[in-house]
Amino acid sequence: MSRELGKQYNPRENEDKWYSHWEKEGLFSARPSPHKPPYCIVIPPPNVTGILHMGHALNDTLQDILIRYKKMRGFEALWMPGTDHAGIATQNVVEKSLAKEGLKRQDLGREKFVERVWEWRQLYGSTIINQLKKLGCACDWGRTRFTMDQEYSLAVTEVFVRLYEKKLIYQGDYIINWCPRCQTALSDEEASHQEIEGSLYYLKYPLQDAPQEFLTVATTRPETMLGDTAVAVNPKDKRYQKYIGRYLILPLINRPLKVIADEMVDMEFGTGAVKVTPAHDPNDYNLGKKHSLEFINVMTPDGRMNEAAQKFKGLDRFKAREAVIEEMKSQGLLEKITPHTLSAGHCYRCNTIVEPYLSKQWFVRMKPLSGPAIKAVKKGKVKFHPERWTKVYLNWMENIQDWCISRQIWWGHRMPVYYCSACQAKDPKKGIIVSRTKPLKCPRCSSTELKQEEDVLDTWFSSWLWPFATFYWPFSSSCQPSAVSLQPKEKKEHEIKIKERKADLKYFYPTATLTTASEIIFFWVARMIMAGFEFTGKIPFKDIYIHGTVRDSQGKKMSKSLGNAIDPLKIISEYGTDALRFSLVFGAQGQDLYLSREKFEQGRNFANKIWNASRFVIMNLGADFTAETTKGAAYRDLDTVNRWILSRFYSTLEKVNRELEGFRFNEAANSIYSFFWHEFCDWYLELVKPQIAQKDTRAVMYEVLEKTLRLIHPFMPFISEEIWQRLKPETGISILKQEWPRLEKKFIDRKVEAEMEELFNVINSIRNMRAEMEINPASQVDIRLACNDTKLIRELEPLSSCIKNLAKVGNLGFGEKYQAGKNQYAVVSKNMQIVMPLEGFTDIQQQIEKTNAKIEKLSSEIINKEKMLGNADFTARAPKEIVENERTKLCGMKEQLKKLEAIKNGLR
RNA sequence: GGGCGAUUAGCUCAGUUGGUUAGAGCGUCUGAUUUACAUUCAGAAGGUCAGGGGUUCAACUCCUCUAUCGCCCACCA
Repeated sequence: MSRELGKQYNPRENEDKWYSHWEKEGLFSARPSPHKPPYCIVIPPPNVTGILHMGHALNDTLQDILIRYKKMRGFEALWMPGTDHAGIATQNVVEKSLAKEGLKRQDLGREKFVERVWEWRQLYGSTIINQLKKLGCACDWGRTRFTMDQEYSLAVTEVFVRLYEKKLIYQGDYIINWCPRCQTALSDEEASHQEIEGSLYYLKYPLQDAPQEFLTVATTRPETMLGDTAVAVNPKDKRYQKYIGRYLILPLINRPLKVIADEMVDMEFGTGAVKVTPAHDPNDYNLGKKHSLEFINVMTPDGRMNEAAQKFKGLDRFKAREAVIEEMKSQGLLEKITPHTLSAGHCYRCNTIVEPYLSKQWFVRMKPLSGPAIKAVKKGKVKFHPERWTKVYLNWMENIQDWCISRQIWWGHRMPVYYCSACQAKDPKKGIIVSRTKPLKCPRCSSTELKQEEDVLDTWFSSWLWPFATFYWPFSSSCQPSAVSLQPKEKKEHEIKIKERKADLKYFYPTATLTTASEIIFFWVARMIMAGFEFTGKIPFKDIYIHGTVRDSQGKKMSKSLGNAIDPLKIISEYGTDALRFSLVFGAQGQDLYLSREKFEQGRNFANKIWNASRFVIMNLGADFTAETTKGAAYRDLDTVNRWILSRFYSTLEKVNRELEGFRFNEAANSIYSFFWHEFCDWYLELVKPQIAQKDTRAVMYEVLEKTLRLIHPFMPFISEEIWQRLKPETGISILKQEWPRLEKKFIDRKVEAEMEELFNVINSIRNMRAEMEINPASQVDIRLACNDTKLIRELEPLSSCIKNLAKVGNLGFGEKYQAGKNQYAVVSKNMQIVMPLEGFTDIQQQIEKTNAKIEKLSSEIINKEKMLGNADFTARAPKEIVENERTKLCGMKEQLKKLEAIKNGLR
């Protein structure tokens, strides 16, 4: 490959090329290896209908960083990819496309509709996968799983049956969250509560035995009054004592309602009297059970009023609300309406307000599952990063509610439940068969009239098995379809396959790290931990990294519906994948991420900087350099500058290691960024320019660049590969196959770093002087450095040429002491005075003022420091080093002050 | 009603267990272009670390209260 580099980095030319190279070389695949420790991440499976958004981009970049980092560190790192069938979401998408043809899913029927969804998946299911490839994800694609795969589905069935057999799954009539648009039940987590501005309606219900008297109730959902079967008051409420046990007449319906007493009624709220609608409110449901009330459902599944609503039948629930109010008003039974904000559940898929609705559903008893999952987190076997999410998790787990898992949709895992109509005819509670395979006949009555349950399972009921079901757990059933008819040879092969799969799970599971967004903790993370314990007896992962929510520059959550989303693919095509990735990671850790297009420029600029620095290095090595060219001499022969950059590299490496191990991605990115740009480029390369032909310098320059590219690689895989391929003097498949640089502490030399600090101070001060004095940038100045610390002078003298080159100095002199003199200008760098002849430069008054300001500031700092050191408590109680440190500091400051004063006098 | 987070330069944010004279990027201003990069380089201006109180020799950092903003959870009709 040619080593010539263009002037600008062009991501488009590189990305696809290197991605297919990695895939071709099999760099992403991982197999159990006796010689390597395992490291595994299972991807949070994106919806099969999904398109890559910034949330994915961030989440998957972080995982890719971990995977590439661990691969380089010598782990057998597996990133398990796949997609989620996303029941409701996918069904909605396909229904929308049907709607374009003027069809509803009912027009097709269940079987045809499900076929359509599979076709849809065939066509679009790989979109998101391809987009992850654009992002550079190092997933082991050969393992790609889908939650509706036949083998995955076997795991779902297995789990359902096991839980049912343990009596942890039950069916029953309860109030659940019903989405009238999707026409299915939702779990509590799927109904997201949002505040809405509503009203509180005060309705007057007349007494049966005294129709002129009324009891007023307050409600936010007046349409549900049609299903009222009681009115409740608090037994302690003096106002209502006399009504308890008497009857009211429900207006519009004329149903007698008993006034019941119950502690749970809040006397403060509304009128203190509550209408009770057991079929449409969870509290009222409980009251209904407790007081044996009638349950009257007044709505149809699509959110309209049913025949129980009598003349309101057919009206949409919100239209019915208006109609009911209108009617009550005309009958003089509406007392008042007051504004009221309430929080209402919204369907997390279509944002429709959910209706608390009484229906027969399937539930998982969660309490028995939560115990081990709570303990594991409390004991630190599973850790959240940042740690604060632990509390959120524990709080939810400790108050866990049963999980409604049945969905009245068609796309999903049909429940392995079969009904025997013969048995059910006798007793509806009987005749339920739960089985791994479809039973041929009823075990009780031998009837063959069996019907499978229509409902499908909640999508999360399959996702919660993801960390082990992706490894083909529970194995046993894998051979099922034709197991009986297998030939001996096939059978043997099959056994080997099973054995391999078991070894695979054993090696990679428990997985190492799970990376996800905080919204998913309840839906997925918590449930995976429970499933892990219940079905494998182990934790599913050790670390959970929760990243921030991606927001726009206004702080709004980025979403398609709000129209504020920045499309990551667009950023990729404009700025390149590496720029996108770097900018995302560069953002805050664990905090929410505010994004704007400008943020990505920073990533692009960094990529370009890497490109050009490398271009410079390659140019100077000569495009035909070899391993011989890049081989350096012994460390002891290196000069300060070269020793310094090695020291800084290894200091940076140490920091980056620590930061990555602690999931502080942004800090790691930051460390690499400032090392590369400000130390390697701004200082080192500038310093060595004059000596670039030296063999040792070339070797060090090469080595540091090559190793830095390895640090960059997990963050910016494409550009690091592209340059590395041109840089390598010997063959190698990929930078990803290189070892993560080993930390060589012997190269970290604080003394060299301190010397160089001093050099930088001097150069900065001279540059500063020149700018202040408006000296022609092209012209050289003569400088004398004055310092009574001869050791310092001895250290700096060999670096004279550096000062001359980087600060444009002609003659550079060293002197022990500064003597105030006319026509001299001087400043104080940390430990020395820098003296410049003043001839020809004007505006001395300004310099005097500046110097005065400095003196003033320094003086007050000295006073503070003296006070501090004068404090007996301080010297007595603070650690010795600190006190000593402060003393030296004070000395230095006093020196500085003296020098400044000398300068001031010199200026006069 | 509970819980969590945020509040540091004009903007976006760093600041690891308390211990230099509080940092970066963007933006602004000044200057630089045959010499790797203007997607650049050099320099400057800009902060009573939201406010009150406390602990400590020492607080941006720990505790407490208050304010503002945001998120999550909860059955208040």
